[in-house]
Amino acid sequence: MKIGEAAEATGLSPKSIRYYESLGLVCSERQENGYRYYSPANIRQLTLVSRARKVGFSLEECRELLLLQSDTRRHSAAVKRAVEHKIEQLDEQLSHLKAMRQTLTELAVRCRGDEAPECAILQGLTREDSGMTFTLLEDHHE
Amino acid sequence: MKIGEAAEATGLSPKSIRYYESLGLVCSERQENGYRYYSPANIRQLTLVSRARKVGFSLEECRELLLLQSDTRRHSAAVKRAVEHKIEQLDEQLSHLKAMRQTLTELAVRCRGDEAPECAILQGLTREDSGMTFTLLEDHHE
DNA sequence: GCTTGACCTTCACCTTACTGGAAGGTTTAG
DNA sequence: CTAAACCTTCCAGTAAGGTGAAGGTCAAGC
Repeated sequence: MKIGEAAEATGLSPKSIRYYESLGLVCSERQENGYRYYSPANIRQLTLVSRARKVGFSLEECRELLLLQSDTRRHSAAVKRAVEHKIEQLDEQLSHLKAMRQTLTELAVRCRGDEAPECAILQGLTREDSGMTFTLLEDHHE
Repeated sequence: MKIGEAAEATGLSPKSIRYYESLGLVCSERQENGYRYYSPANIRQLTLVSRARKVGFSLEECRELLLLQSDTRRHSAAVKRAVEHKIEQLDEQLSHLKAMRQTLTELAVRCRGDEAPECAILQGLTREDSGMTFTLLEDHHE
């Protein structure tokens, strides 16, 4: 398969595929004319990356998954651990977003939302004694 | 107030405050010695940015909020609209994350998680007929 | 008086995951 | 034969939000 076909088959762009190769994630063979050639095994690797990205794995995490994929002696427990860890990360992000949403709705309900200039939202975002919590959870770097 | 005090008061770093100034978000006066001087009004602006960031507003959105804050004739309805729009964006992000989490848990439950190499997760992330949905929702650019 | 820490400036660099475009070689359809 | 549609490499830029380093000034405490 040429790169365009591989892209078609995996839902990635040719650019992304070359980029992954430049990172050493998914290598390819070369044909005589210099074109990249993708074997079924390569396609499986690209599919893994494509799908893993869609459920929240970073490219570096995909690198780990590719190692697990290629290691025929790995324990399925190792893969499951990786997925469960990712679920925990998603849960952290979810609770972070929920907390932000909660703060915003608390601000919004106190705002008249009319033509007057007084605004409980701006007061809440400005005053020392707003009584709101603006807890910044640790960074979630993704 | 000097920049370090302003940073202390708002929970921002001096670097961030200078960065915001470079973007034209929050300007400052200068003392004779060249040091930045922050008035109470400046501190309110920085507080607004600091808190708005924590509930999910981008710096460009903070710029809009600062305009609303400084416009004494604005309608509180305008502020409320901005907040409600942000809540909708958070909801989109939340549903995206929930969908990813759902897919991951579906994969995980099918995996034995034992010492055998066969792994339903890797199969699901690799095979054409995995039956899993890897729908990528539109980008949520934040 | 001297050191230390906080401040000043500017420029450059970091992260992540690509994408755009130039300049050129190849292959395929008509 | 030619033109479109591939492919190649490489360099640069994007987003967003900063941080780091280099080199210089200012103010306060011992």
